[in-house]
Amino acid sequence: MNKFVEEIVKILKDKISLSSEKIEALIEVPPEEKFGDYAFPCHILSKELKKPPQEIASKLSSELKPKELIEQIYPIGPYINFKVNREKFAEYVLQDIYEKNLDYGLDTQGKRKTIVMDYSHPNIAKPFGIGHLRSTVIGNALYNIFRKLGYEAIRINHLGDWGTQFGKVIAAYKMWGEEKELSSDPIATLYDLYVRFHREVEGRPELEEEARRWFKKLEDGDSEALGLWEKFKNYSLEEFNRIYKMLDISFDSYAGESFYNQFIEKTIDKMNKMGLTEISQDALIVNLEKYGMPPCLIRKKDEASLYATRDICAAIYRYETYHFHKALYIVGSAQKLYFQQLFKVLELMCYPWANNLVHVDFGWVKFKQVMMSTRKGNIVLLEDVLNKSIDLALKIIKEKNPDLENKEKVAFDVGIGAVIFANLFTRRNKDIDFDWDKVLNFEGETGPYVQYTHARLCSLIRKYGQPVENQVYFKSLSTEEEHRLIKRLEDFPRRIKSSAREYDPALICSYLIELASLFNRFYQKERIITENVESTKARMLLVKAVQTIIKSGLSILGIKSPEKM
RNA sequence: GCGCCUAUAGCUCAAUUGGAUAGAGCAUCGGACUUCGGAUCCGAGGGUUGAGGGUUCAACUCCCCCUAGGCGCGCCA
Repeated sequence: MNKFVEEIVKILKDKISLSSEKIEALIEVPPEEKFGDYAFPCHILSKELKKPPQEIASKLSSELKPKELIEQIYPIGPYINFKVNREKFAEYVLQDIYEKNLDYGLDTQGKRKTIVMDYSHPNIAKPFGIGHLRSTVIGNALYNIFRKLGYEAIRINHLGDWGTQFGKVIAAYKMWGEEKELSSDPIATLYDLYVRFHREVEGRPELEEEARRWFKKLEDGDSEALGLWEKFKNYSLEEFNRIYKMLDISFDSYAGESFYNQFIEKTIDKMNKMGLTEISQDALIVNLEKYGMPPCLIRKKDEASLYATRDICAAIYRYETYHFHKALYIVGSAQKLYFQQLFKVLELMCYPWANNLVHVDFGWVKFKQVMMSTRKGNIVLLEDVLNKSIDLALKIIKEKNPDLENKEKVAFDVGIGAVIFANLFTRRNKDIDFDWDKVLNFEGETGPYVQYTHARLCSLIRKYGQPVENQVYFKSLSTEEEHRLIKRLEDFPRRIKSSAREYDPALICSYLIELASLFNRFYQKERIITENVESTKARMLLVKAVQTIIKSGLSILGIKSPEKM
């Protein structure tokens, strides 16, 4: 709570029969500037006082006295509106940002709390598609957000490196694969094999059996199977790391599915002893009918393990290793039911922390033309998307800023930033329409727009050519545009918290668009560097603050902030 | 068949989680000071918030019922 809201609470407290906390929670920021800076809605008082809220608002307003931070108090309809002293407000906010710099918005709410995050999790032997990008960038942004709030965060890349699919790939490789081809272009070769398998299995159902046998061999530690698997895995990791490097994303642990094999027997034993399991149609299951869910399969009739089995082990291992306060699974919403089952099973196993598991689900990435399904073989490769975006950025730079020195590097940052921003911009529960025209449009509500604004701010700072000071004449920063900008700056820490609460980086995206657009409007209307020394100094402090917050916000999203572009 | 999610301007999305006159971008049309970056800014048109009912001071938001689309529902992950 800032000290302006604090003062409003103080002013209201004597006149209203509500606790300070309640009053604070009710205070809101009006939707439009002309209503004021803060407002208190009087609706809830009307029952108690038996009067219409409008009347209460107007009566109370006349009784309340402005103080030093709050200059005006007046009613509009059922609201009591407050206007802050703009000079004091500007000083309060800008000093704070000046001092804290990129640490503005740091918080201690997560102190000594660990949050474990499972995201990205690409499948070995399959290309890194655009579908995995969403999990990857949401996870990365949430990691930054929680770190900012003081949490200890652990990034886990739960590689899809185990399962029947490897039976398929091995079987296919044994039938049609060649070492030479594999070593020259590993992922594409493996992927082709995978696709071919699915094509041929339609006419030859016995292949399915063959694949199952290979997976069983793998689980039993057969050396040939294991050797192939390891080879495939290493090749795949090389490719993934190339992508992670482009995105500048890293992980604390790459413990994939295969890692948890060692715990499977013990875990299943425990479940059996607790009486949770039963045999049904030759498979081992946990019956969840009581909870309105289909059963959770633990072991197949051929004794091979399943995804759920390994995930149960993983959750237990993670708790024992990290003692997490929360564990997030950043996985598409197609798996919603699955995670409900998983969490329920863990709850039935009497782990109290089962309540702290969260499925952070997100919508599909849909394509206008081609639907992507790794089984059928249509897929948009993330690397292609990134490269295409970088190329376009380079083209635009050559047109607009031919003298820029390190064009390639900047084009890289802008191109990647555009893709990340576009992926994060839509609220995560919604599907995204993947549309090349949109992704490659760098105008309007896009990453490059925010980056451009940042570059413009940096350019001003360069032009100014002297250090920005924090002792300025704050009263000169009280025009409508300046005040709105400063209010938006002050909102940054709150946005980070909301974003964490909702596990959604999209809130930071729209915040940055709002901030950048407010600044651009101000920039267009007012000249910043002028003959007037006092005004220039004050405005440069504002410029510096906006630049700092944009940079900080972009970095939370995992996007670079070039100083020129 | 059952369950979950989604539906807001021509298109893509917002809306402080039940609050003040539902806002942006793209696209379209019309504009912007011979100095700070035009990837910018200003203006215009464009809406029965899928349809219908209900709850209350107040509904895009909550409840019910339809309609359309997506996803999921036993040996994939």
